[in-house]
Amino acid sequence: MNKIRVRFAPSPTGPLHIGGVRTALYNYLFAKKNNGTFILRIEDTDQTRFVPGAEEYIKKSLTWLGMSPDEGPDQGGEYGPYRQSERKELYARYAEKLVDMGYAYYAFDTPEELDKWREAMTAQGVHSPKYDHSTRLSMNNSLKLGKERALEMINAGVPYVIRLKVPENETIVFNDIVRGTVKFNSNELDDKVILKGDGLPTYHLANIVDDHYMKITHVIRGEEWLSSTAHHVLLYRYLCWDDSKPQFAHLPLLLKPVGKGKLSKRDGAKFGFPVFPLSWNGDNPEDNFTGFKEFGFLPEATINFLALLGWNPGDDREMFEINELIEAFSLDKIVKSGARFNIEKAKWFNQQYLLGKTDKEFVELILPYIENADFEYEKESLLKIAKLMKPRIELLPEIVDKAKFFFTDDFDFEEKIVRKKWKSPNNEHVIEIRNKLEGIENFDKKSIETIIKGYIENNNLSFGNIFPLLRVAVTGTTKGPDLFETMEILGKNKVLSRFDAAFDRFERIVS
RNA sequence: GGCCCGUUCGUCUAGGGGUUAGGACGCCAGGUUUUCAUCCUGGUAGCAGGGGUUCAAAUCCCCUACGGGCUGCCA
Repeated sequence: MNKIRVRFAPSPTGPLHIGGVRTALYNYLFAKKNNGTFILRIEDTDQTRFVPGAEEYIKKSLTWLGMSPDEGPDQGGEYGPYRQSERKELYARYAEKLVDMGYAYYAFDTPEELDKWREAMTAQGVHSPKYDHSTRLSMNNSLKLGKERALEMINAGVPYVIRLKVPENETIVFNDIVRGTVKFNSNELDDKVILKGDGLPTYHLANIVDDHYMKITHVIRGEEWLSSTAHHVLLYRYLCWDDSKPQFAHLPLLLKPVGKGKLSKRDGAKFGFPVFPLSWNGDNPEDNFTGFKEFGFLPEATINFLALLGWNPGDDREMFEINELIEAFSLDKIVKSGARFNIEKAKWFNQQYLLGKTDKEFVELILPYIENADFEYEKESLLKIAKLMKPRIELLPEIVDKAKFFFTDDFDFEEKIVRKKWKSPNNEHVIEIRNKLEGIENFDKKSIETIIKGYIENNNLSFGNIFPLLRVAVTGTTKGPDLFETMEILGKNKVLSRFDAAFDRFERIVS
């Protein structure tokens, strides 16, 4: 068997959608699993939709996720160039060849004329007018005009496109790895433009030519391409490339978390979760998107989550590092139906990976957020804080709010609990505890625990009446990590001053 | 509208003629804890509907419904 070669072929029209990321992932996994080659090909044949920076964004995204291509615009390779705009002549040559062989023809209908034509047909009750076997002879093309006349026009500079001449009454059959045998009646297929007026190919031609030249063995792409695969099959046949035709695998689409339709870039803003791997700033404010990375997702969690959205290993395992995914991956376990995008599961994965980090690794992960919040810290206490906070964080940025009290006195108090519990004799006891704490020589968690627990027990007090007040006094909140350890990290002076400030505020709250 | 693809707990999925229809997220309850989180235990909830075929259907076939995609000189 030939060496497996797959490509991820995005067009640089904006940030890479998370569905595209999954397509890239499946291509990558399949390539690595089979000791194959993972190729990045930039499909920039639509100059009107070209967005500067999009290609860079795509590469950065792949890098962040650890899926660097083996061949591509940056890596080079034997089959370059890997940007379609740099391969223009190749496509034109094959388009002409198809015309010569009678499998394609020149068409002179302008976009405006086609618009009007479609409009008129629709007015007559035709639902979706097609440029196909039934209409092509009434259009402005070399089939109707004759080749000679067409050539004259072309020589005279009349703009033209080249369209594929789809045969009549033929069943086009192909096999899809995910869906099995798929059939189309050629009469349903339109005469697709394969070479545009600007001399660049459309997706259909460029794709087939490049896949052939790049020796692609498997085309793994989104389901939105299933319908046009019949055209592609025709192209392979006409170009006499049937022998090297790749196998197809069409992936189910990612759907909106609620409601109808596939996941769109607007859903991110709408539901408050990322639909792009990295943040992106477009020309308009509504084209600004926060990425998985900036939301605080780890790349390994993002990958694990995405991998299981439309694929499963065939057993109950769910946690997969990338190398484990490679090991377990196979195309025949890809699911057929679309998957709703559910961010809750993604968060769970992220937490699992966070839990798996060492305290030191966790420090490195939260450090940027700590610094960005202008928190002051000491290296040693950061490690202790990391240990305490790790199981309490789902997304990295949460560290700022949840660990705030370790770094600054500027936090809010949970007033409700103060109102409820800051009264005699609780308040006198809390003040007494503060004073006992002051007497501790060695302010470590053990001593603190002994003092506090001893006091509560000796006075027959209820933990529920005293502890929340201690907590709120020191951290502002009733939730959080071990109080004794928190106090140790804060240090005696800080703890005492927090108590003193808190007592004043408590009085003001209850009065 | 036409064509193509699909439909198992709320969500992601396993299961492909005989299963108490399994797992995970979420949710709920209990345990652990000074609280929260983690962790542990348990629970909740599903084969879209209708016809066939068969001794037996979630599983095979047909129809309907619903969902998705395509229907551009976009990819």
